[in-house]
Amino acid sequence: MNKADIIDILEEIVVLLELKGDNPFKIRAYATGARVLETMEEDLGAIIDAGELGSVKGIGSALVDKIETLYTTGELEYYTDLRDSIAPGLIEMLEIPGLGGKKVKKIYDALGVESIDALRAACEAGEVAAIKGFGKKSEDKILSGIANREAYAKRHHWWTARAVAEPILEGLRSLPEVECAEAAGSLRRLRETVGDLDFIAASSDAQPIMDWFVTQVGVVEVTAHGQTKSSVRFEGGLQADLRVVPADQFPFALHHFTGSKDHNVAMRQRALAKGYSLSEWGLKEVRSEELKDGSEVEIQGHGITSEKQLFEFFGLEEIAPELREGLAEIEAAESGKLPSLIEPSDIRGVFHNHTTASDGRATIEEMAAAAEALGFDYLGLADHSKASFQANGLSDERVLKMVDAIRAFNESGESSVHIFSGIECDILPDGSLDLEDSTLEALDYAVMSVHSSFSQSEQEMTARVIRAIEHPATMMLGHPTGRILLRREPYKIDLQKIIDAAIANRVIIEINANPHRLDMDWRLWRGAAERGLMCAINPDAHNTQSLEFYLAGVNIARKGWLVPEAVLNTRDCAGVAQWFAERR
DNA sequence: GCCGTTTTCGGCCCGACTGTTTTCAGTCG
Repeated sequence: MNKADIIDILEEIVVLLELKGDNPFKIRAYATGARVLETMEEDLGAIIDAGELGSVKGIGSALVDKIETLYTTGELEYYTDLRDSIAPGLIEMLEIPGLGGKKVKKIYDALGVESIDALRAACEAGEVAAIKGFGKKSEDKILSGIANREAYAKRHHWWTARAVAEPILEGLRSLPEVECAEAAGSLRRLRETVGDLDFIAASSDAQPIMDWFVTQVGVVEVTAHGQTKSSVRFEGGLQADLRVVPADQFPFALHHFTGSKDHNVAMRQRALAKGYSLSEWGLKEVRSEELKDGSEVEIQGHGITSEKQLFEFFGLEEIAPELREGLAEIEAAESGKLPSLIEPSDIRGVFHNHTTASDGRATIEEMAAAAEALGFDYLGLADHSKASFQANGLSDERVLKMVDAIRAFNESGESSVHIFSGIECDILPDGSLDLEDSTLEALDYAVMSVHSSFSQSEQEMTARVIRAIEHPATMMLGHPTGRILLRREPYKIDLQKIIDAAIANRVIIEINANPHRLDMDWRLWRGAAERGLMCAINPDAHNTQSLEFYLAGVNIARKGWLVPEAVLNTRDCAGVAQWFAERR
């Protein structure tokens, strides 16, 4: 059994143990184990063969046994017994807001309810309200949760979440009671998708801010309306929390609610090691004698007025929010090894974009004008090749005509933006390319992408893409997993092998900056760039507005610890032309 | 179930809000 399947099983064990009401720390241990496997870059089989799994932090003897059993046999009695002891419908019930393992178990024990349908019927019959610890309000909340289950469980693309958050944030900042306000959470960490919005505001007068917040346009439900926290749900299911804190607590609250959870755990552990308890409210000195006699120690701000000072207090460089994922950023900040991340202003142009020649909506002239308005020096146009029939892909003959059209445009002096002529050439199912070598040679550069036969085995797909990477005309690999966020899973492919092949053949892998793709994933970039992989940020724009997607690509590059030197788009026009020329 | 500069037991990040209760458990982030 491979690593991904083992992670799935560990995560399922977590849910099953929650439903059994097992020891929460034991549950956390399984969750930690799954996360450790997930972030482990080395090959699991190699670690097991070397007998080193037990020395990985977070994996103890019990997990070593279970993981090794799963790896070698694909089965685990502990897991199957656990699974067989719990009705599958109970797992679904956890998706209902306000229902956790303990309440689901209580309902099941009292009423024998083991499906969402049965739960709805029990609520409608008033049976749930009769259970000790539940009441009419719980019942109504469960019914509304069932009715809106799909919308509530949904995550949202960062780009759309930001569009909802921006007017709220501007509104907050314009309120007279608000000293400062910020959006926190996964939105601030620039995650590819966002579950809900978190706003933090500093003020000494919370009530009017809370009242303003819960009455905003688009709010369909108020789920909390307290002194320090309010929660609302917008049309479409996006939930938003607002927390109002005194100004001296603002940096602590902002840091806490920016997260991630893993980052916070690591920061608190670091604080404890230095004798402080860190919370969203401030710092508390921890002295063992005082803890023993139960006396309270006052929470203090220690003069900290910004996140930067908070990090400095613990001997750390300021860690950008997008790096706070609990992936060794604290260790890097401690030793001064945080990267000087790429900035949007470093981007001089973009490479993978479409025109009316294939399935784009804008002409060469219109795309160039839009690129000029964004301040770009150059623009790469890479329309589809003929195998992408549905996208009006270009034949060899039409590609050559496009090359001529682009040359004419550049020579016309119409624009300050230089156009590089490219192509998004299909990688055919056997790994061969969709255009003649002579056609590819007539272009400035070529992006190769998979658009068909997504269901090949991992072996076939990996071999297919590596064959394309090894073709001398290949300069960039487009959206390497084909994923569509929240809609289509990535196709099966061994990305570590793809990265190795790309490095060996001096092929760039793109960050497809379309907010629905963001592929290759940020989690892989840090390790890949350290090994020498070069990146290009490619908006894959099909109209003029979508060129702006490059900003989402920069977000992902930053999450992937990339510095300007690792990204082709930071070079000037001559530098890019030189890079293309050297690759020929 | 994991871990150890208080190391084989005892703690594990910490607090607000809700709904139920009448002092607190459960959920959430």
